[in-house]
Amino acid sequence: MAMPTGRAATIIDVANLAGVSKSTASRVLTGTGRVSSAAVAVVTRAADELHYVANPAARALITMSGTRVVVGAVSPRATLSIDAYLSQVVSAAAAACGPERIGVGLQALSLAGPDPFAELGRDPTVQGVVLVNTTSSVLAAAGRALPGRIVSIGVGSAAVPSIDVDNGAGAETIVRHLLESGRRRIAMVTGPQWLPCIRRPVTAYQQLMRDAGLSTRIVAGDFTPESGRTAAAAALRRWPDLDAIVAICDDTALGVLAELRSRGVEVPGDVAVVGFDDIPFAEFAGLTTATHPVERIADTAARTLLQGRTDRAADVVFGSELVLRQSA
Amino acid sequence: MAMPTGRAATIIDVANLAGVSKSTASRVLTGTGRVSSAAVAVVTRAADELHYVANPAARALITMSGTRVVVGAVSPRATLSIDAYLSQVVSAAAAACGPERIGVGLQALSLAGPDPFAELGRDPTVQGVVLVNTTSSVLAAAGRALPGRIVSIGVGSAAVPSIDVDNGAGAETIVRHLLESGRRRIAMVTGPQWLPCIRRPVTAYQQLMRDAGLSTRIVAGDFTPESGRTAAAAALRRWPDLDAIVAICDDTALGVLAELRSRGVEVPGDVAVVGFDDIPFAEFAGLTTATHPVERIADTAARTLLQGRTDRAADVVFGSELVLRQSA
DNA sequence: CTGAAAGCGCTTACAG
DNA sequence: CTGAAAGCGCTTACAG
Repeated sequence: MAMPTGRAATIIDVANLAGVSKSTASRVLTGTGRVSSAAVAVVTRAADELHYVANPAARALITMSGTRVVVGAVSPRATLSIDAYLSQVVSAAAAACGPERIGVGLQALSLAGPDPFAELGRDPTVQGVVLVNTTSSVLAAAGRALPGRIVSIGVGSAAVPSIDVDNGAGAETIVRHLLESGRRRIAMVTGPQWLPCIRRPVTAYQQLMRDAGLSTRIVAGDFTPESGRTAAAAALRRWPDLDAIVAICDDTALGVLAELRSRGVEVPGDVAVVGFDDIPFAEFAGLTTATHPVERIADTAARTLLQGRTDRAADVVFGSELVLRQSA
Repeated sequence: MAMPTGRAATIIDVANLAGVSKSTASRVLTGTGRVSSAAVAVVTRAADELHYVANPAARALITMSGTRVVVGAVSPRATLSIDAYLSQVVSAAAAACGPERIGVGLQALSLAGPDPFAELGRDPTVQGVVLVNTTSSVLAAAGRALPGRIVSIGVGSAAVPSIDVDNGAGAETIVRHLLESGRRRIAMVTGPQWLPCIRRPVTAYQQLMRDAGLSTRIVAGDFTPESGRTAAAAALRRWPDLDAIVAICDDTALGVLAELRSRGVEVPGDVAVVGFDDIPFAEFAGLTTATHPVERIADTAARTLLQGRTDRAADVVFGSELVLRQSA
């Protein structure tokens, strides 16, 4: 018979319809313990008919598993500024957790106050934590407070698996492309110094330039378009013979592009410009860049937490691919 | 004394420390029923000391309230494309629900398959649903399946409160500004036709132009920069004497800007351009626009659901303010 | 392989 | 105003 609408089926409804005890129904549904194939058949059929899905609140209570995954954004200050990147991570995680009926939280992890991980570790509703923009010094505390319940989108550690894009290899591909197309006086605009994961592209750039017998030219940026504008101006002043600028992210590269355009510098004629991330706007702006699969990364991070397997084998590195457009 | 780390304080810990029964502790903590001020003092103190927060899973089980808020994105197709706007809504909701230890889900509400609201309505883990990009026809089913548990960021109905920006008034301010600065041949680039909430700016524009005795010039767009480019080209072809273009969103306005620039049309000299939303990139591009407080809207929507008060009085309209920059 | 029972942490009638 | 008891929906030892 049809179930009464307005009320979800419980395991007792399923057990009654199947003609077994709720213990047996539970065993079939969770797939644990020994059960006869007859029981499996009849319970499965009843559960299907009633559209039964276990109530996660009840399950969480008994198994001490969580009801939510928290995206923890490490930030130097107490206030949380939600940028496009962080939003994308949260949304992708929320989409991934939906079918399990697990929700996603977003929390600033302030380095200023008391250890933010202690509280998360004690919270039984927290199935796991996705660390974003972490620093090496944070990692130790995180791994200790949330053993087996934490992954990092960024640098990892022995206790915290890392799930991230291989931005070192991405930068390598970019610089190699510039060298192959004849560029020699290549500058790089970096990101915030405190973020360890962005050192990889810088290192890759330095290595490649050194190998080619060329000098490195580094200007500081902070991920914003404004910093790209400033950095481009500074670079041109310092190295008037510049023939390429690589920015560590597309936002900054768009700033570089705007500054060059306003100065009448031809792109890519005089100076080639390359970004990183392949944000939606990059295609429109004709910006050559390398991909950064943020959605897939966040999806994988969330699923890892859902499955509860966060040992070292959980490390995942996503490749970055060059996307050739007009700017280089 | 300090609580044992590794285990969250339960209401029994609080009751013991306070020297009362857990019934009394619960009454104090939930703020229901009669309690002596002495009990309030001692329980509050104990809860503070132990950093007690009720386990939402247990509470959900007994009160039949949910453990998560679901952002439901109405989409014509089955696949969910997560754009910047939707991401922002999800993230802001996640940040708002965090302190209550409620998670956020993200789900595509496909118009193609079976009624997606029936399942959400039956799901006891769903505290409420935030509807995004809804259509009038969806509203009826939503209100019926989730009475008192749904709000809409967009159009609302008698059963579904609307929490949104006043984009009609925003458009009015924009057009008025153009008229006051001497523009007369003003075109508007619209958004996707199926989205009812974007008809308000169109209507406002038509009204104001009619009142001023001017003809309206409307071109279709779809929120993308590419459509802005195409629309600008079409508009210039059709009305070569154009002196202003209003786009329904900043992304599209940036496309308009790019097309005008590539044709050597001076902005704002020949043609003024105005967007809507005030996305981060607008400031960088010098785009005049009107604000769209997405974070505050989503925050309010989530809080409304958390408080469980979704009667008609829950309607909230956020103002939109003109931001004057170089483009108009 | 199965069922009856205990218990997760909480709230809320029910007596006092 | 307070406490003892019941019960939300589930899982998991414990007997059989």
